[in-house]
Amino acid sequence: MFILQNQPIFDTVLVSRQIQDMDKKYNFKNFEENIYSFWEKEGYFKAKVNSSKDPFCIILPPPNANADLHLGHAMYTYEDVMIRYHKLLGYETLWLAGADHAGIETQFVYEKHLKKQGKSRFDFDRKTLFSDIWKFVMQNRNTMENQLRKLGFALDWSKKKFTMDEDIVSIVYKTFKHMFDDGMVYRANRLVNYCTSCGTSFSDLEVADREHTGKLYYITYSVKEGGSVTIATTRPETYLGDVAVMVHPGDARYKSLVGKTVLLPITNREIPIIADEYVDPKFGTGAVKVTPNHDFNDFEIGKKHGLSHPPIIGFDGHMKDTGLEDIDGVYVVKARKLIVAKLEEQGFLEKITPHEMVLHTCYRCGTTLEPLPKEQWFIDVGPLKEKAIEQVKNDEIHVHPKRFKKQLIQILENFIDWNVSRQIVWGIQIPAYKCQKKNEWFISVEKPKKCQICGNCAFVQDEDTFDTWFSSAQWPFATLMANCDCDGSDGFFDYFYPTTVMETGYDILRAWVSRMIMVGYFETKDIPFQHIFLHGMVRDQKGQKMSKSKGNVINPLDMIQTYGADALRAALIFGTKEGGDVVLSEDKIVAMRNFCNKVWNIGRFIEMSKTNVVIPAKAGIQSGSVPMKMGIGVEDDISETLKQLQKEFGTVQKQYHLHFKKFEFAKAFDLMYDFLWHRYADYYIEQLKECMQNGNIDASQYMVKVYYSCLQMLHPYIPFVTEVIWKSFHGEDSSIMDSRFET
RNA sequence: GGACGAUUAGCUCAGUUGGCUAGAGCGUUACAUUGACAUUGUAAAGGCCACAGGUUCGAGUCCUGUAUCGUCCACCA
Repeated sequence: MFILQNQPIFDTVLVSRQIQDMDKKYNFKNFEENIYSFWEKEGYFKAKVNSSKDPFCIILPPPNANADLHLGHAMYTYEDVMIRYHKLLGYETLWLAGADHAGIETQFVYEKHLKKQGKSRFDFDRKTLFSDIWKFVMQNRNTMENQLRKLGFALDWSKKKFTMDEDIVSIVYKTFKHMFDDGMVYRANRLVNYCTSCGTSFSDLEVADREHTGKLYYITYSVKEGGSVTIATTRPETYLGDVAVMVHPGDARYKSLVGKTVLLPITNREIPIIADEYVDPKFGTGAVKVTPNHDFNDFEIGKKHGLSHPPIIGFDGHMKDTGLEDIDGVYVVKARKLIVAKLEEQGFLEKITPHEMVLHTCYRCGTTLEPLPKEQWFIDVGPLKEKAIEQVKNDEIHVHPKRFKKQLIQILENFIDWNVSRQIVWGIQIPAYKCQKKNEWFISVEKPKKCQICGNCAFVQDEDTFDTWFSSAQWPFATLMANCDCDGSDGFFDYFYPTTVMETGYDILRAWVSRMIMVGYFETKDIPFQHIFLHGMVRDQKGQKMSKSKGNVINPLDMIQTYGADALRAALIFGTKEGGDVVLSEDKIVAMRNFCNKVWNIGRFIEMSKTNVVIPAKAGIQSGSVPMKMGIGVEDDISETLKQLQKEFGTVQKQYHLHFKKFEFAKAFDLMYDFLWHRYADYYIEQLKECMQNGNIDASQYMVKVYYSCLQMLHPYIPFVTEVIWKSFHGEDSSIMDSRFET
């Protein structure tokens, strides 16, 4: 809520004051809050099944309910633009609000919160921690939702959903069960990216890569049958978990060694020398160690050759079962140093060379991720992605801007099986239960009363929670389903699904959009949305991403407070290219604030000159002109000017709607900016000023008509100021949202 | 290594099927001040549109190549 210093809170009656009282400046602070409550109270955002209208539906990408809004969220202005435009076009519009529990993100934020109090999550039991986070999230959610209101978003709050609402969770469970029943869900002991600091696994998408100059260690293993072989590795500490030394089958240097046995340094454990084409003879020495439990590639090799050895690194990041007493229990980073020293001391270390490599780190805390074997739930995306690729390729789902289509297809093609288990508390607990007698799993949507495998054991539920994206992937259909009558007989779902547009940032094309298509089709046998519109990232004047550490963050709420929501919204769209990154500066917001003021003052001028004329009910140029009293020209000049305006405005209207058809929202806005300010105001008003003020009916009424149209066309972008002006002209009970574009 | 962007005025960016005497915002300069708006108006300065070729009557726009920057993806221990 705005804090108005020493100002009375205006009520809605005062919102539409007489134009005579119109300030010289448009003071958004006097209006925005009241206008929004008026819209909300009068139900302008509420959608319902309306068979006489076509539906237009967008599901809001649910913001994380763990922090304030940032400028990325303000980019959802594009959705508001589409919604409001289609409303004025006569569609039944639904923009469904929601919030995401944002599993790991939220837990991470909360843990930071705890840390400030000198606590950690391990100080709480699961239940307490969960309920504490729940409270934290509910508070944040409320704040976040009010911030969306401040942006003026025409969201249907009556249908808002949270990813952890009971009905949503139930739908998420059903989907998982369907997948399980279809054999697409499997539990496997596989290597996962595990953050020993966060204590959870991640999917491959949550891994951050970091360039790093590391070291390549050359370690010499002695061959039992005589001689030795030197391997090169970046991770010497894992040699204790080796199962083989591997060379290329065509490598002449090692041909004689294949099939022989090597003794691991110090422990003297025996492992075979094997040959596989996977090895690049040019790299290192051409011989490589194979450690299946601690390297993704080695895991595959181990499986292929039937070789295994127990893991030597635990989930706490400490060494274990290495066969060396002084190494067990030591943290990996330290263990590396100890082991290298040992190897060197005993003459096994040939040399160390610098090596450019990529470190896989936790995208949250930066810790180097440890590939560790863990039983997890996986979703086989093979069958899902095929259909999705087809839908995108065949334009069943349209991608805007077009260039992202290729990228999306590539993303889908590269999708690998999805690890959906997370070892964190904050999330939707996986509805998988393990029979204690047979050690088998079953999935149940409802809390099971008895074991569905053996019937009488004390089955246990998996403690893991779903990857946040598993629930997010179902958002379009889940939110609509959860808003249906219990039996779905209201036709709500069928009316709005598939949704019309999915609008989001291009950065989550992979994590979110692609998965929505796959899971959406799986569950509904239909596309989740007809169009994808992607917006760019917000950057500062130097083109850098905004981040707190760089100190270049523009807080959207501060900007709204200072310049008004309309100005911020317009600044995000004006002069940009669809899908391109947006460079935002305070200067630009000021410029847009000035534009809002211009729109306002044109209204003020019209109202002031209107007091001199009587405007007939029906607008339009009439053949019989009222003779002028005086002015800048003769009658012919005036009608000539009006004709010119009519022609020009006709073109503008045509282009405006064409831009919308092509999802070129910025162009439509730029067009209106230019037309209203530099043509309508700077040129036409100046040309017709005197005759309008002197009561020329033709001129006045046509200028008013064009102005009203412009207000409508601008309303999707700057909804507040256009509504305030509209009310001034049409009465306090009226709304521009009730008006329709002329056809 | 693969894919996709970007490169235009001092700065940040538009420029849709080739017709541009290349635009906007901010900044700069000059003039205008009580009647819609100084959160203004009029005017001005400022660009071999990254570079090199090509297609064309004509290229910022299309094609080829190069350079620099950026994003995504795949990555060898």
